[in-house]
Amino acid sequence: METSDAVAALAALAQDNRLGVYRLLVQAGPDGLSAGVIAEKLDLAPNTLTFHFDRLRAAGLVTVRRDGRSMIYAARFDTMNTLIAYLTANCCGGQPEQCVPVAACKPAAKRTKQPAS
Amino acid sequence: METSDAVAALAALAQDNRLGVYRLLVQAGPDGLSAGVIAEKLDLAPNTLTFHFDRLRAAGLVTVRRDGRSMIYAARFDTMNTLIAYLTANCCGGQPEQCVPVAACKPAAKRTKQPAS
DNA sequence: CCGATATTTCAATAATCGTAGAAATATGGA
DNA sequence: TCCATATTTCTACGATTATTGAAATATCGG
Repeated sequence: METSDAVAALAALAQDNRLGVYRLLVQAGPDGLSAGVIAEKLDLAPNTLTFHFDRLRAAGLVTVRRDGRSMIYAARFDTMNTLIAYLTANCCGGQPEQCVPVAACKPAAKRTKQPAS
Repeated sequence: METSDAVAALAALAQDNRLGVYRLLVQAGPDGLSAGVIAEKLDLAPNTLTFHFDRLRAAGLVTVRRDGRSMIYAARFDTMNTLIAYLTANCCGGQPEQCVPVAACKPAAKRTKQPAS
């Protein structure tokens, strides 16, 4: 991942409404959500939402497909995971015991403490 | 983590120079780097760098301490890990097999163990 | 104290961003 | 075809952002 790609992805997420849209799509999973459903959930004007979708899509964070009159947007998990890898690349000069690692993309419900192995 | 905190962190990282600063600090680990060293590595004017440090610090992404005439900045890994958790919260509605998880803060790809000293 | 080094503060400016309104485009159904 | 629904395009505007230059502050060594 290039620096410019990472900046684009981060900038796309660095806004209240877009971050809200993205998180909804992350939770929705590969099936995605229609623009209309998102507009209603977040109480956003359709044209404003189009503006934000464009930025998310330009950053590679979402995909879009048409379904009848609706546009269905879905999160691109590969981009998120690449971005996380970029941000934490060569963490602590390769001695990661200095910074606690976290697992991305884990479920919310089954959040039990991992026993030390 | 509140949405506004996540937006602040993402906005702080969503800029070429700041992302460069942050990644240097991630790689430097807890010891951090002085403002002067970073200014030289990234070829940035000192006052411009101060502006960017302020934003990173306001977002909770770095800490700063004085060492003589130098200011030493260091990455805050807890914030990064919290941010990643926020972005991927309840991924795929709790069925994460649909999106490949990644481990944040892992060592560089090719690393040998520290020689005992 | 003085001079040098390291960094910050302040003020000004061009560029970019988020939102809203009005109009346009695309699809589906009667 | 006509109409309703769903979303996009275009235009404009206030707000925020990154950078620069000049001056100020803090620390160290002599």
